[in-house]
Amino acid sequence: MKEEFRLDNQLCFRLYTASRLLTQAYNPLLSAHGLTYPQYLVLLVLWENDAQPVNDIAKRLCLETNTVTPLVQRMEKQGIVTRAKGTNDARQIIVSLTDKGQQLQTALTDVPLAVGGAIACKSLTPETVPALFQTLDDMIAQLKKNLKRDT
Amino acid sequence: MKEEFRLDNQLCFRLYTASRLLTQAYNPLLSAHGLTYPQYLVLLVLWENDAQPVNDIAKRLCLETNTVTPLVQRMEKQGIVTRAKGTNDARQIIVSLTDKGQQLQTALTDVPLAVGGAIACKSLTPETVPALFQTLDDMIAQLKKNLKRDT
DNA sequence: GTTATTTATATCGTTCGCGATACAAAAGTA
DNA sequence: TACTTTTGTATCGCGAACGATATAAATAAC
Repeated sequence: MKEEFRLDNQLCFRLYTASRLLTQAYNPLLSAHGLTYPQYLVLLVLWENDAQPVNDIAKRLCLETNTVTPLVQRMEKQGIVTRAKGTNDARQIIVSLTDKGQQLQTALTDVPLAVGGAIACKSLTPETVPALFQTLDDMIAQLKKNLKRDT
Repeated sequence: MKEEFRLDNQLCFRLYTASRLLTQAYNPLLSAHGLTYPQYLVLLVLWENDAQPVNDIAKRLCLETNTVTPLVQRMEKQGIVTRAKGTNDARQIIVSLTDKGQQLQTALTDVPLAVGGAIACKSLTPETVPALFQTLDDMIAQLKKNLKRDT
């Protein structure tokens, strides 16, 4: 049995598990407001910059538009966002927050702190987190470059 | 705009993105053999210990059995594993590798190295990886504890 | 100005991932 | 033994993710 095949040596499995479990920690907090985690991410993007085309949202979240389109359509049905044809470019669909979407920012104020509590452990300190962020950002940049190259 | 809502301050988004992109790096290598990444994870588990009940596989991968059951059913259809009723406990379904499943280990020998190449970056060195693994393992353990508690 | 190419979004099909639920086998209890 | 509870697996439904494909609008090429 090759050492590289051991599950305990897999970086990807760790990321995959950490990502899923951390998302699960968000779930009760978000579903109380009828949201899923990817929908919450779209909200984060729009709270930073309202009225963006689908493509910009997808790029910001490193998702394909065929993932974001139905996601945003569901959010439109819930009255969280509106979708309108772009004026400059008629191909674009501009996604904007409704009042309800804006107000969710207030309703979800406690979410970051609550999730922070669920994840708090001795390996995550103000000293270690920046290095962790740096490593993940570096990995993500590297993967983006390599994945794009194969297209 | 609260600082905690900024996408660039989100650990979960980084993990989510890194996990997805790294899985995408596996994809061409795995799909060449008709496999998906979660199916590859099941293989890793069975290569370590053949003939395990669905529940043990699910626990090892931190997945629910209702995720693993259809996953393994698809692998059975492909002739990679067999599913047989347990002898001690008639409720269990024991999942075992077929010859084809065993041989995939040889066919996929180069996968870990190839993925390692796609992810190689200056933040991932023999010095930093152990700390990264430790942090992720610590986070995962913490999340498991907290998620279980809410049940 | 017409044609070819690219770009932005959408639709379709398949696989995950998981909450909710169902059901039979096993274990515990009266 | 009869009854209750727990456990292992499966089914159902829904929301991601994403490859493949379609379509219209914008851009480039000629």
